[in-house]
Amino acid sequence: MHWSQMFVPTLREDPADAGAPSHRLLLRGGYIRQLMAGHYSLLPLAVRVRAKVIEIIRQEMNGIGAQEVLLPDMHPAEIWERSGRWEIMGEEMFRLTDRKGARLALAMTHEEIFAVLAAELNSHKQLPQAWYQFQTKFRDEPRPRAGLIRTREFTMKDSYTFDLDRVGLDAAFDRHYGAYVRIFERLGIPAIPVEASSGTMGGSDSTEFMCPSSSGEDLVVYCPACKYAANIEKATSRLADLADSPGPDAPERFGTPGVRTIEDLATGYDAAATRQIKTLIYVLDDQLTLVLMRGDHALNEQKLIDATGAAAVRPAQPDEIREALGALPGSLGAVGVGGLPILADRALDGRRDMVTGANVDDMHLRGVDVARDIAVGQWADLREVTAGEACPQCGEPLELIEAIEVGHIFKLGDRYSKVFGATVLGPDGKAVPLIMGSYGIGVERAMAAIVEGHHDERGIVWPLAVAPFTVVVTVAQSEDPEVAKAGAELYEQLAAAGFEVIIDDRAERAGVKFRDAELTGIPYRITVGKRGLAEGTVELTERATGETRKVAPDEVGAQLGELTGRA
RNA sequence: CGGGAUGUGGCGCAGCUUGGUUAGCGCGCCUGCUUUGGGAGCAGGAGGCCGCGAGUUCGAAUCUCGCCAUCCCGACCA
Repeated sequence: MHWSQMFVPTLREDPADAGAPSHRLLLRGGYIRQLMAGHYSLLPLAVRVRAKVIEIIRQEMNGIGAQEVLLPDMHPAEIWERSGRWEIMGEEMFRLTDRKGARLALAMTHEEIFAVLAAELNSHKQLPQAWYQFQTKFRDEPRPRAGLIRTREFTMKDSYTFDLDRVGLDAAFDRHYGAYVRIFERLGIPAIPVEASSGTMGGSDSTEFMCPSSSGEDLVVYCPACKYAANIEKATSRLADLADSPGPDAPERFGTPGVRTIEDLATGYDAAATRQIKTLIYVLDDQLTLVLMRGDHALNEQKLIDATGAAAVRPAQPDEIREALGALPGSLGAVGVGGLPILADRALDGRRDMVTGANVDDMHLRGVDVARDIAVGQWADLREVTAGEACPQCGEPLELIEAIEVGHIFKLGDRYSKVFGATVLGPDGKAVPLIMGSYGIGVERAMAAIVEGHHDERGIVWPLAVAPFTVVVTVAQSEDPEVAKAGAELYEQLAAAGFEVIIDDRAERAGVKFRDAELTGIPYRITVGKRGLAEGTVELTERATGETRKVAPDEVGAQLGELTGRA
């Protein structure tokens, strides 16, 4: 490839709208251009990187016996209605109508469509099956951000496994887990597997692969001591035991004029936050619900969703609250409340002599015994872990790490196979629904995650495995016929030896070419110039270290081969 | 959806407060000459619905209203 003929529109200045390093560098390096929010064009260099990422994933998928397929991106509404997700997916799903008036959806994931296909499986003898594809997903994200990190249109490698039973699913899940570890290792992404919430996917168990990065949108709770790792939507911690006094025989009401916050109550009325019950009012699928937390604890909404199975969750409006409880936030409580569901965080279990709102403005109750005074309908872990709390496994202090979710694997069970009649006859002749798993990697997001972890002040530093080219031959003086000839010969020689090589033959000054080689992140640069040729050498520079060595032109292939681990 | 910010040649920006030449600067682009190993110099040149639509005015990039788009924070989000 000749740089002079390749479309690599590098930018001299940082684009104003790009914040995250990957966004900024992919724009500047001529890899991507934005069409609109959340939609990017991939330019020639990016397409080369993407192909490498895909090939690595493909090799590992094939390595665990998965078969590549390609399913449609436009789906009939009817299929999504059958699984119930036409409704559940809400505004995140792009919908359209064809000329006949038929309602269609753009694919945001493919569980339904794969399950429909899997209905053609007949016998347990055909199992296990593992199918995968690289296909575009469309999601009407409320807020796309940070270049390729969160887009509305992206390529996903998604795979789906079909097994006869749970044991088979566990094995398929483990195989994917292993493949994912190898994939991210090969991509140069330091992914941490973490326990995760399954969200609208359903299913019993899921693991996310998280790449630590300040550009990430997720928080991982991590224990440096024992390596416990969980998404904050799922993570727990060990709490110190608190000793409560028995308190009075019944709650006592007391006036708290002007008190609106936990802090007010703690400082003004000798009620430590750990001894307060915080009463949050949520609307879960149109059902007003009381959610009780310890005063110093924060609710994690995803945990609330997971605990209740609710599809739509929002905090109640003040007028809804007043109508239901007769008071405004600041004086709410669950004592004596009937007729509304009451959910309580486990940290409140067994607590006595607590303080909470009286459901009368400016009044609170003390001496509340949770078991005695509150009709808790469901106990759940709802608390959001904070940094420094004790690890649930080993008790050491936990850390919070910002991370990009680069992969997510789910044990789905039979939710979709039942709906779509994906059953096989077992050895006993009885029909059983297939047990499914689903597994996803965001391809362009993975590219962004790689850049997040592999760049410096001069630009991208691609790991060799995904670099658009292995080596660039930089002709320092293109206008000098001898130098140009030497460069061209070296280029031909390297290409013939099988290296992915590009020659920078542009009529630019050397400095421009050096800058662009560094910005675009090509791992090796061969500089061919008058200076070196006079003494019979060219220079071989490593992008990552900046280290340069002088090499005889006909030694370059061998040296590169050594550096890149090929003959 | 709430809060904040920004829309002016391909990129980065100034001009707007106080309306009034032909809308300006840097980079990039084209031509020529010179230069040539870390983003060259000089000369000449091309390129603009000043986000869109109304309004105010003799006159709007500039003032008013509405809309749209993009970015950031939050909400939200496999």
